[in-house]
Amino acid sequence: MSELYVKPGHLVRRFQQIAVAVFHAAVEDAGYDLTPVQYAALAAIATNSGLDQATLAGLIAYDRTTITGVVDRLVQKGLVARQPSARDRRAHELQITAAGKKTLRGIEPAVEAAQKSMLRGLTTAEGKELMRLLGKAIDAGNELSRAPLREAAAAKS
Amino acid sequence: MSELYVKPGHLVRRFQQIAVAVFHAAVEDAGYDLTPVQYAALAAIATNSGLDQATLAGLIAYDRTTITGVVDRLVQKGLVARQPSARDRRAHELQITAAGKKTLRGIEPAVEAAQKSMLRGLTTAEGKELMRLLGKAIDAGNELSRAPLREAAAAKS
DNA sequence: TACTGATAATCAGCATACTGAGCAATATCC
DNA sequence: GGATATTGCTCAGTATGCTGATTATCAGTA
Repeated sequence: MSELYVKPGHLVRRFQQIAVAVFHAAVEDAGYDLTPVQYAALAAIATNSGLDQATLAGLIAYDRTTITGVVDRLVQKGLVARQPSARDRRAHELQITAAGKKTLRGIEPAVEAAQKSMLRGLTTAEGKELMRLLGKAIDAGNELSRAPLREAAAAKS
Repeated sequence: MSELYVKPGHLVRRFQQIAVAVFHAAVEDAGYDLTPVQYAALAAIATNSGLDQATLAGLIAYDRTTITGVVDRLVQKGLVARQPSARDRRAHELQITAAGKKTLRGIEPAVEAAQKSMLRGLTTAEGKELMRLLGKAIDAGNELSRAPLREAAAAKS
């Protein structure tokens, strides 16, 4: 396995690189200015209104430190509102704004198109299989990164 | 496809995140301090001695701008030597140093172990299939990123 | 040879990602 | 109830990655 080109680490990095480029291109074509990270955060906030930043980080598997800056930029763009929590004065509750909802609705087709586009070259069956294998590998390695995926405390029964 | 968890973009990001964490852990355990990017660059320089930075970027599919900083750090660690090219006064030729060769030899087992570890949870067959699918998707999307993979001008016949 | 276009490298600037440290507030245990 | 541990958030610092611009050099051509 000494050749770089057959190492899983290299292959994932490349695919991720392409995925991000495809995402940016599709979103920009649609007239929006959101990064993949910002989109994921915005979508998660829309679905789990009032959540705090730590919960948000767990839901989309981001590092807590990174979330601070991402939310900063979403707030600055007027898509998200951040206010101190009544329950826990350490926490900030996040809510999507009307502008945020509008952006989210408008950007959805571009996001879907990007997801399809990054699988170009694969048949439908291959694309599904790729996602299944990625999901399986991720499940096994979830705890290995500093930012593992966590379910929302109150979101599931 | 509205759920984040079934989007290829999200899955790749997660897997990459885990892959990098696994790499760092394995390399650190072995007593080395090299990032995945630095390792890939070092290995490419070892194999293609005297190459310039643009060629290096193409070989490992990095952005040229990023390479500058990566090589800076490799030079600072004493693993790579950078000197002006005689053929082209714009270019810098890169060579691995004795320390670089020693590091590369010593780090190899940890890198191999990391590659295996990031596929934990998959059977051998599944691991191979994942790599095949990633490779196929990457081939189809190579030109979509700013840093596509390029073969070395003189490396292949 | 002068002009034009392309190329190698770097820089400024922005946005992830991470480590490690710190502060404030909450939870827990005795 | 008070010490202790934990948690939510932020910050400083480092390393990718990218966009866009600039400088120096090279290559091809009129």
